Amino acid sequence: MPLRTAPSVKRGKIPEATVARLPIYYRALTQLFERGETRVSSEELAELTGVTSAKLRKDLSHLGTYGTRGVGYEVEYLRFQIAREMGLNNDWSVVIVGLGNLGRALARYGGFGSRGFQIVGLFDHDAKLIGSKLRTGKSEIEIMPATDLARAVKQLKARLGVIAVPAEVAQKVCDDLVKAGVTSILNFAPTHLSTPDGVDVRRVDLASELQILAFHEQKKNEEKSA
Amino acid sequence: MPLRTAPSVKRGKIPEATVARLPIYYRALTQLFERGETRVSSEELAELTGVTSAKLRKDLSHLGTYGTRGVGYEVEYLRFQIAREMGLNNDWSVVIVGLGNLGRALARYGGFGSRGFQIVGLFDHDAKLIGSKLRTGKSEIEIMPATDLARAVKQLKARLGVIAVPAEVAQKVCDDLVKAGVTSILNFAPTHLSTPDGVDVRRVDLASELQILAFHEQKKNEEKSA
DNA sequence: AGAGATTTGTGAAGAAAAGCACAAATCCCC
DNA sequence: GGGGATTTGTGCTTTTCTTCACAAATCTCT
Ligand SMILES: NC(=O)c1ccc[n+]([C@@H]2O[C@H](COP(=O)([O-])OP(=O)(O)OC[C@H]3O[C@@H](n4cnc5c(N)ncnc54)[C@H](O)[C@@H]3O)[C@@H](O)[C@H]2O)c1
Ligand SMILES: NC(=O)c1ccc[n+]([C@@H]2O[C@H](COP(=O)([O-])OP(=O)(O)OC[C@H]3O[C@@H](n4cnc5c(N)ncnc54)[C@H](O)[C@@H]3O)[C@@H](O)[C@H]2O)c1
Repeated sequence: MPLRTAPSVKRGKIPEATVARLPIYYRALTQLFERGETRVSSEELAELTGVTSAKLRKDLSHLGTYGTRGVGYEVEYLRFQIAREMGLNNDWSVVIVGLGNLGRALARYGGFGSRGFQIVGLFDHDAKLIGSKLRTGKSEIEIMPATDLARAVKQLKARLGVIAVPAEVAQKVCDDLVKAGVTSILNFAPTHLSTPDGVDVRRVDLASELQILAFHEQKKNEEKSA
Repeated sequence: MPLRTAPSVKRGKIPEATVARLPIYYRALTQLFERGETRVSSEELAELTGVTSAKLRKDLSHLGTYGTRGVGYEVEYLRFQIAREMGLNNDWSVVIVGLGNLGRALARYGGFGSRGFQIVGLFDHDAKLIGSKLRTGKSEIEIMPATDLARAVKQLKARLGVIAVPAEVAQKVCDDLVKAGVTSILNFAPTHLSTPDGVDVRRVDLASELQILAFHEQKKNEEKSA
């Protein structure tokens, strides 16, 4: 086995489309690793993740040259490089606002903690929920009143926030989170949030997803009857 | 008020990026309509939905010419046109497989029924859940055993399926859904599903979303310390 | 050590999406 | 009915993303 020469780490900006796919590659690599695989080709990894092998190689080429021609990629090594690039080796503190149907499902979900996301704060408006405890990953957390949000989030130093409140109050909650120092927000409310520069928002819009599927479904029908 | 001349309905393919935004415009228009607004300009609607006005106008131009120069768009009329284009006037039957944390939150969510998506079937593997009832929108539905999936879905004639089971069994569930006639799938399991041609899959990957935010968050830090 | 088989990394071409800017259509008011 | 103000619809440009296709690097086998 030859000594691995230090690979060149690219320092250009990574295209947004690539960033969105890195978590998917990361997950597939994790599976391969757990299955004991040590090597994988771009063709195999592409098959597993549902992209083309050319796209996969180009995506990876933005991080650096971590493969070996004629051979493929070392699973563990590539996985580590993606994790480093994405900041998954850091621990991220996350707060969730709104513990209704969806917020509770998110809080209880074990998959976040195991990926470096620690849920450190839960906030709701409803007096019936405040004070009750939820098991999130390893620890139990008490639901705090939304009125405490600004103070508590600042103290917890969380910079990631999840909004799972009704659409009507989402902008208000968003403003409070931003005021408390949150700079990245995952928004489940079906509404656009405006934020100052430097604050990222990603929306997950479940009803829209169904509507997009329905649109294509309708097109399939039109074709058939045409 | 002049008679509205029949607007030309465009019959070209609508770009995918546009399709993904139509539900967002639709929702904003619904809000405006409920608020009693009758007209809206591309500038205002763009502001509400977080896009630029030029993009919005180009998106709408793919459906037809439904605006009036110098005036704007009629809220109700434009809303109806988008609904028609997206097939939101039809009723869509949806089944959900996996009623854990997430599946239950989805099943209980009222926002789907009100948008033309009827949840008509719930399936799980767990004997403790089978037979129990869940209130979904107007009606109560009994959770059925996953072994019945093929038969029941065929009978229900559902063509939209939601997968909310652990990743390890997602492909199996997907295959069963496809066999039963489902041609559009919303997948919450963090794994790629392979399906035959003609079957659409959209993935909603919550952990990936957090990871993407974390990536940008890390970049912000690097900038600051640079 | 060389020939043949793989498989990466990447320029270049092509396609899709976004952004710009302005003519054309409409309204309002005098 | 005409002039000024408004706002759409769209051709054109730029940017971003995807796909193609092949030289370069590595491995295996003899
Ligand atoms: N449940 C789903 O499957 C689903 C699907 C798509 C979208 N959504 C969206 O996600 C959001 C949450 O959905 P849900 O089903 O959990 O709703 P929900 O009504 O069950 O829960 C909302 C929670 O937010 C809390 N809340 C209200 N105002 C608040 C405030 N000002 N500060 C803090 N907390 C406040 C409420 O007390 C409640 O606990 C909604 O915007 C909904 O449209 C949910
Ligand atoms: N809960 C979340 O917030 C969250 C977040 C991100 C991703 N996810 C993903 O969504 C999926 C569901 O998450 P969850 O938290 O609801 O998990 P969960 O374990 O609470 O629920 C899974 C359900 O699927 C059922 N199931 C298992 N095998 C089945 C089969 N073969 N047929 C039918 N039903 C079967 C189980 O009985 C269980 O009720 C998982 O893939 C998870 O990774 C969940």
